[in-house]
Amino acid sequence: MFWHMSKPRRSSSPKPTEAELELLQILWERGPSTVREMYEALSGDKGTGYTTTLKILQKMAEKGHVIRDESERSHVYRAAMKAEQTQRQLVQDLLQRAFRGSSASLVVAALNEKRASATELAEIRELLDEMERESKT
Amino acid sequence: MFWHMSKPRRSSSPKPTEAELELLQILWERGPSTVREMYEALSGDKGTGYTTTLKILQKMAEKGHVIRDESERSHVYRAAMKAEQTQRQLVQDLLQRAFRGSSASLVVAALNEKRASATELAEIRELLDEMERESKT
DNA sequence: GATGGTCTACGACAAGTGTCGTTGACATAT
DNA sequence: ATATGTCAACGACACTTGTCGTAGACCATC
Repeated sequence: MFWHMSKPRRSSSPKPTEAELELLQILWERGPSTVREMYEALSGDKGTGYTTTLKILQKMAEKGHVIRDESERSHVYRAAMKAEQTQRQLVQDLLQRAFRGSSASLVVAALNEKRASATELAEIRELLDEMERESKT
Repeated sequence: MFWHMSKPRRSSSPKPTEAELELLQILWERGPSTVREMYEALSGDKGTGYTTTLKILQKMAEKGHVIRDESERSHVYRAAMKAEQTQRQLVQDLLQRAFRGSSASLVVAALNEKRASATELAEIRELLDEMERESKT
């Protein structure tokens, strides 16, 4: 019989891995791109080969993290989700896994980690005001 | 020769994995604990076996994420770092990998993700004031 | 139409992770 | 003192991830 299958095989969107996230960031910045374009976009940072980038993108297409347009010889990839959606998902995950769901702790950690600019601080203040206004209803 | 070693083998603290973080959270809540205690603390949530928990803790001891007291027959484990330190490290990592270093974006995502309580919002406001005061120096 | 470049696809591989079974040491109760 | 239970250690295993090499399709240009 077949218990020890343990992992229920998560079908939908199982959180992008490290390398996948790196490629997603490039797609979010550049918009739809070919493998070569992405490869060159990161070849400064990493010493990794062309086929590596290709393979990861193929995996991502299977998983549904990116969408592939095969109409041209050089396939064009685009991110399946907007940056904000994926970021939300990642924050949600970290919140659960490391902060027991306390978003305030996470915010404090983030602000302590890297000092935000004055405009950014103002933006956050704005958001706080808005939230308090809403909660008063 | 030895390039293609790629990963520079991070010796100190290579970011706790999923299962490791789960155990760390238990240690942070309960304080120093035995394997059995931790196993029972999560056996509600997961269907995972005792030896699994043991093995992961042994790996964590090797990596230095936990410190093991072997003076009793049932070894007692305690977290090597405070929750805040590890959380900071994780936030730093996510910041780089998914938010291009913009802590403001992360804060916005966190607050949108899960509405914080009024007291928590006040706490954040406090922190903002403090940061602005400092930056005026 | 042969040559060289560019692309996708496929397979291999090492390392890491999570999972468990088994074993041998030790303790406890009968 | 024998049987029962608990514990740490070790090895095995499947699966994922990141990495690459090679092969086969396609397209130039000579």
